[in-house]
Formats: sequence, C-alpha cells, structure tokens
Amino acid sequence: MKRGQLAKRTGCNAETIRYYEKIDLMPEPLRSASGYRQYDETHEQRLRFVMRGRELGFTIEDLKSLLSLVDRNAVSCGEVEKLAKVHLRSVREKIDDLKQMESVLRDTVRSCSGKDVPECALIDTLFGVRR
Amino acid sequence: MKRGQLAKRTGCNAETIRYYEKIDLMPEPLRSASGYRQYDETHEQRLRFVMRGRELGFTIEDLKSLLSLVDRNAVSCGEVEKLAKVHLRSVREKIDDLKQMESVLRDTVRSCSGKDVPECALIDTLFGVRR
DNA sequence: ATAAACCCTGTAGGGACTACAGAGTCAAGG
DNA sequence: CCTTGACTCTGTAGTCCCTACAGGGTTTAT
Repeated sequence: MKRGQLAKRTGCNAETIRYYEKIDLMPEPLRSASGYRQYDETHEQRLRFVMRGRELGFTIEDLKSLLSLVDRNAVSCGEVEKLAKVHLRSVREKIDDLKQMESVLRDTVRSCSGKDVPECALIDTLFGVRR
Repeated sequence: MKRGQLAKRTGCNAETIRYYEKIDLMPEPLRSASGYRQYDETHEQRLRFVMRGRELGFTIEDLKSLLSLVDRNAVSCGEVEKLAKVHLRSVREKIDDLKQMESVLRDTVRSCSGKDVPECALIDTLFGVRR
C-alpha cells in the first residue's frame, strides 16, 4: 500500500509518516518504479505501536530503544531484557499514577453530582512530594 | 524560594517554569522588592502535577482544564462534574492502553530472560499490540 | 485526453519547550 | 568598601516534533 493508504488505515498524518522515516523511527520502505513508497503490514503494525507509544508519553528515543528490541541489530538477549524491564517499570508507574488520578476524579464526580461543593483536592491527594 | 531552587527541587528546567507562567499554566507568583519570583509549596505541588501530567501524555490544554477543577474559577458544580467525567474517561483509556503495553513488556521479559539467543519470540508479541 | 486525486521533494510554519545575551541583584571574601 | 561569582530578570532565538504548503510528477477514472 502507499503512504496515503497507510495514513488512512492508522489514522496517522501522512506527513508524519515521512517524518518518522526521516528520523529513522520507521524504516525506508521499498519504492515502486515511479518512486512511490510501498508499505506492508509490518510497517502498519510498527506505526501503530509508535503512535500509541507517543500517546502514552513515550519519547521518540524511548520508542527507538523499544523498537530496537524488535530490530535488534547486534543486541544481545540480555540487553533486550534489561531494556524491557526499564520500560516495564515506567509503564507500571504511569498506571499507578493514573489509577490515583482516576479515583480522585471518580470521587469528584460522585460528590459533585450530589449536593454542594466539597473541596475536591486533586493536587493534595495526588501530588504531595514524592518520588 | 526562587525560581532556580524550585527548578532544582522539582527537576524542571528553570526556563520552563517561566514558560508555564507565560501561558497561564502556572500562576504569577509574588515578587521580591527587586523583582525576583517567590514560590511556595503550592507552586511546587502544582508544578509536579503538571510535569507528571505531561509525562502521562496530557496536553497543556488537558492540564489547564484539569487544574480548573482545582482552581474552581466560578465553575458550577454541574460543570465540574461534566469536566471530571470527560477526564475520567480519558484517564481510563490511558490505563487500558498502558495495561496492554505492560503485558507485552512482561511477556517480553519472560520470553527473553536469560541467555543469548538470536531468535526471540518477542517480535511477534510486540507487534501483536493493537487497539 | 484530461481532470481529479494521488505521490514526490523541499521548505516553512506552529506548539512546547530550551538556551542565550545583556543587564540587574545579592552574598561572601579580600 | 569593592569585587567576584552565582543567581535573577527580560526578550529573543533556536530546537524538537510534527503539520502544512508549493511546485512538480504519476495514476486513475471518466
């Protein structure tokens, strides 16, 4: 498939696909005789992975390193494991924080839908000095 | 405390603090006689909240709106509820996405753990991630 | 055959920072 | 005191991550 179709299928901006290629986050695809990029499912999957990772707050460098797990040019299995563990920890921390946020918001909705305003303390609950 | 100290305590770039003030994400702090910004713990907590929120993938606008729940600028209880519900949904989506990512990484660590094999099964696992 | 709808490249714009230049402030040591 | 160094102020310019043209070639459909 060509760039526009890949864009449509993934919801990614077509220009962004080109940009990701430029910064070596996406590999250079094969070209048709007339120079059009030709993508397949592996490109699509990789792009979806990147998009979701970005939504979740991973940096481009994070994603490059995560994807090196896949590309693994001369990366040993031990290193792969280490890298994955680092990301696993950060993912779990994100989940924990979001769960706290969820509970505060849930309480907010509950108490607000009833009578008058309590002091919803989003920040207090969530962001005392920590970590 | 002054800007540099707040920066050091939170790990935020000192210039970024000024930037957040400019875009009304952080409030203008009091100034000393000579014009230096003076921050207290509430500023620190708010900044931590913002920083973490960014890491969790919230946009600046998300954070402004989320913080309006704290600031409560003449917002009615009904609106607070509506706003909280919107954010609650997006928080839950983030949690779901991260959980998927967590399971992928967990499997990765498991299937990879130990030796130096060239053919890790993690490629399939990682690329199976979809929404 | 010719418009519409794509694709190509390069470049310029916008949002969110980040760094720098030139000037003022402050605490400490000589 | 005076100086020196670390810090702050403002404004502006640069970077990173996209996103949107402009000017051209290609494919598809009528």
